[in-house]
Amino acid sequence: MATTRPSGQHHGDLRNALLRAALDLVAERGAQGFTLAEASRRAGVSVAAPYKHFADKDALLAELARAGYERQHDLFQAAMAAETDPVEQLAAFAAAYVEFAAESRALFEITFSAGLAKARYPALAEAGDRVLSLLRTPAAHLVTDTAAQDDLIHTIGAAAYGFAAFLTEGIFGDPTTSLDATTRRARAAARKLARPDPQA
Amino acid sequence: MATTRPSGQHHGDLRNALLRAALDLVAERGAQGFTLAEASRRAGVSVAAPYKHFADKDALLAELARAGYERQHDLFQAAMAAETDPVEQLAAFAAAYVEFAAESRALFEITFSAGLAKARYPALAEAGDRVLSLLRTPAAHLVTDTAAQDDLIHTIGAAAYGFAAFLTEGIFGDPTTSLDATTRRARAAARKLARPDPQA
DNA sequence: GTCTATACACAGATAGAC
DNA sequence: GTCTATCTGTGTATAGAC
Repeated sequence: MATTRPSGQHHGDLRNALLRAALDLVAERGAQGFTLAEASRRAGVSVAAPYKHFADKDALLAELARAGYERQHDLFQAAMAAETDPVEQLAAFAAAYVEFAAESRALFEITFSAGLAKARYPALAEAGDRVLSLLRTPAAHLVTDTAAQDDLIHTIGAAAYGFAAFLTEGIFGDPTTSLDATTRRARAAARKLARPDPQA
Repeated sequence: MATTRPSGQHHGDLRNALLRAALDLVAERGAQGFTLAEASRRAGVSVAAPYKHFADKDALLAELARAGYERQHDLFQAAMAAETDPVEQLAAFAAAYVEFAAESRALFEITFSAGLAKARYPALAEAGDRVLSLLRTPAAHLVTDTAAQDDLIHTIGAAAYGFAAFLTEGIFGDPTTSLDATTRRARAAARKLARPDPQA
């Protein structure tokens, strides 16, 4: 049987245990407060053990970021699929982004700050691009010019991020109690920003 | 004469030298990358010297944040004073916030992440409140309900922050070359968000 | 007001045993 | 795959001399 642990093989899946511990740590102390040593302690292994699963500290964080982008992709895709009007699709994205930030504070923080590391981890850049590309279709329905589409995508993205960041930083008050109001505000703001300019 | 330095009194103003060194450090490595030890090295003093000027590391950061809020207040007040229409005043604020972030990356980062420390440093909370209060007047010209004013202020603030953060994180490309386009976008976005809802 | 010296804690990473 | 042991680097902060 494989249920016995001859000591020296504590985990069936240390890799995932470390990823989960790291996520908790980031949620508690922020992305910078994460250390491989502390994650090891929480997973119940020595500080040397992680190096059999990750090249170094950054590699573990990059893997978390990649998973975060994939989760975003699935969530946003589902939220947008529930709408047919392109303006409402972009509004749904903004609301979903705020919800993601509230529900997965750590992943939200890691994915945003992972921009710098994209050069070293191609899989990361690709996963991030897939998320952004979700906005392309609705944007194309609203404006024809490619530059104008980029403009719209960036505007919606920046606004959604602003709401998400204010929420998680507690600027709107306690994050759990202000979540509903914030998603509503983000959705309303995205609508105004995506709607064809009334006086242009 | 006071021009000689009897060794043991290197600086006429070590306090300010440390603040400046800290600012450079944050600009290079982020708010978390700042250390008192490195700031001391750059100022050319021992690691013990700062403790005659600041209680600890956090006190130095809090002082920087306070100065950052004051700078914001002056900049935003001036930008808004150039406009008379309340919608344009809020738009001017958003543009000025993006410019501040680009021009003072370190202060931008410190002031935003300083939220947590406000409890320990009352002067900080006060300086931050003064900045936010600048938006109250134009908001009051646009909506009567206090809750609606808060809503508007938060919406404009979140959107402006989103543009500023995307710019400094390089999401729009190189920050220096994309600054102009970003201030324009932030201004346009704030206008749409502040304008009375066309179908409400 | 600044220095030297020091105590203390903690991180990242590797070598070699099992 | 995991452990123990270790090296190395770095930061915070204090004590006491000048």
